[in-house]
Amino acid sequence: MTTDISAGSGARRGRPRGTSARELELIALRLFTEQGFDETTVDQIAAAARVSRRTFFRYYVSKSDVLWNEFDNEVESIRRLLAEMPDELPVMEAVRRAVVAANHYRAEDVPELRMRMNLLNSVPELFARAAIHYDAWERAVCDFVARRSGQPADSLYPLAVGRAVLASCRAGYDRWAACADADLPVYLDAALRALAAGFSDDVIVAEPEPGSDGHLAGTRARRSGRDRRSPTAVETRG
Amino acid sequence: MTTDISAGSGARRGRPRGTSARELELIALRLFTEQGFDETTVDQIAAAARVSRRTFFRYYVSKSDVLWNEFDNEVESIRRLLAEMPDELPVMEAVRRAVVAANHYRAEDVPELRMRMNLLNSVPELFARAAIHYDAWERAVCDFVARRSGQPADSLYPLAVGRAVLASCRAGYDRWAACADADLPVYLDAALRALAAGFSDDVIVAEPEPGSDGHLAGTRARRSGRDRRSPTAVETRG
DNA sequence: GATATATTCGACACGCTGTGACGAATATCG
DNA sequence: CGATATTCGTCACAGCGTGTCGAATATATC
Repeated sequence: MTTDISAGSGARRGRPRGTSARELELIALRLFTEQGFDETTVDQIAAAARVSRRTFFRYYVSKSDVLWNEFDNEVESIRRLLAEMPDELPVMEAVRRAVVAANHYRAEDVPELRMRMNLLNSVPELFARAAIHYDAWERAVCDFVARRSGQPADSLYPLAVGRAVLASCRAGYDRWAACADADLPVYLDAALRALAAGFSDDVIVAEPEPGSDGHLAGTRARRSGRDRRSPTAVETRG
Repeated sequence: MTTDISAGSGARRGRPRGTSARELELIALRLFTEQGFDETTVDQIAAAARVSRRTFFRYYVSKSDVLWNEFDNEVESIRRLLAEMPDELPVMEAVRRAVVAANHYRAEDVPELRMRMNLLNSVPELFARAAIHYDAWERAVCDFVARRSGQPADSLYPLAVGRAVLASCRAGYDRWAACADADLPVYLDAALRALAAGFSDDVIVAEPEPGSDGHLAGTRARRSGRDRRSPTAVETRG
């Protein structure tokens, strides 16, 4: 999206930047959480970063896009992981492994992620704008499926798979953010396994939450699901 | 959403309405198509309906919501159809039947639907705002799955199913809108059957598109790796 | 028919978003 | 030092969305 300036030989030519997309994202996240999205103006974000309002819009095209800096960068990670999957693997198996592998966050990043997700699910404007960023993510999966199935990327099945995979992952994300007592990959793995099983009745009825024996290695079973109905879950965006 | 005024005994009390949500939707659809979304101001829509700009915002909370009058009304239709499904049916089978049954449009409504979908996929702001309206649709499916599986509606599987079902349907919608040579239900049925089959490899590789017309998937099979996306498909919303 | 009540509309003001234009500021390269 | 490249700040502006308040126009009641 933005021009890459990090790498390269030495310093660039002109005036040095007064801030960064990442810094603006962090400031915005803090202000949105403290005083709400609608109550936070772009001027406030810019002032906190000691730049002008106009400069903010040079880093992000809109106020609603400011929380997506990290996410956009990870789409490339998904593409790379998918490309590295062996051809022998079934498509959905490869997709699940790639997605799960791409979502191992460090523990210290979890609080930020949860704040961000709570905002995305509670502020309609952010919730809506998310669709644009999800689109690139969907395309990464869609392109992979198209290549593996020999179909054009705009045909029915690749399109459906790309979107359905993201849909399932978002369910996993939301559940994880609501009661983050287990690792995110566990939720994603469960959601994508259910998808690959076609959400058949015998799969749906069982609660897979990490209390049961996780299919995933490294996750110890704990906490029998009495964490139901957290109010922070997907709710109230009418 | 809006207060129901259609039914009831006789006329209401106060000043009669100068327009309707439906009329504004049609005017907006025409203007958006003729001169573009960004180039159309709310004042123009309001003027074409012979009302003030303020009145427009009493019918729709935002310019981006003006195309969703019909869709929002159909969510109730989905809920009703799902509630009428016999309990013996597998969940995904019931969902597929209900969704397909709810999408039999009359032939004379097809041009409007196609114009609307082309706008939704080409205008970023409309594409984003769609998520808010899809949310109610997803919840209808989610609530049904939750009831049938005995799980709370905010747990992982109902959430994943609701979103994945919509995701598949959107793929069907888009393909249908791109080359509407077959009926919409055919595409939805194919997409939802593929979803219920877990997008397994043997299902994905076969092109199910009906009629197999020229500009559809291009051909019957193969069409190897390098697959560019059709320009009419979901595109350019950066 | 006159008055009360309910509902919608129009007009106005206002803050905020997002963009275009243009010169100033600050770095490197020759 | 001058030329060049890049970013920043300021200003102006159109458009969106909201709050407010009185006017318009229907029905209900006397």
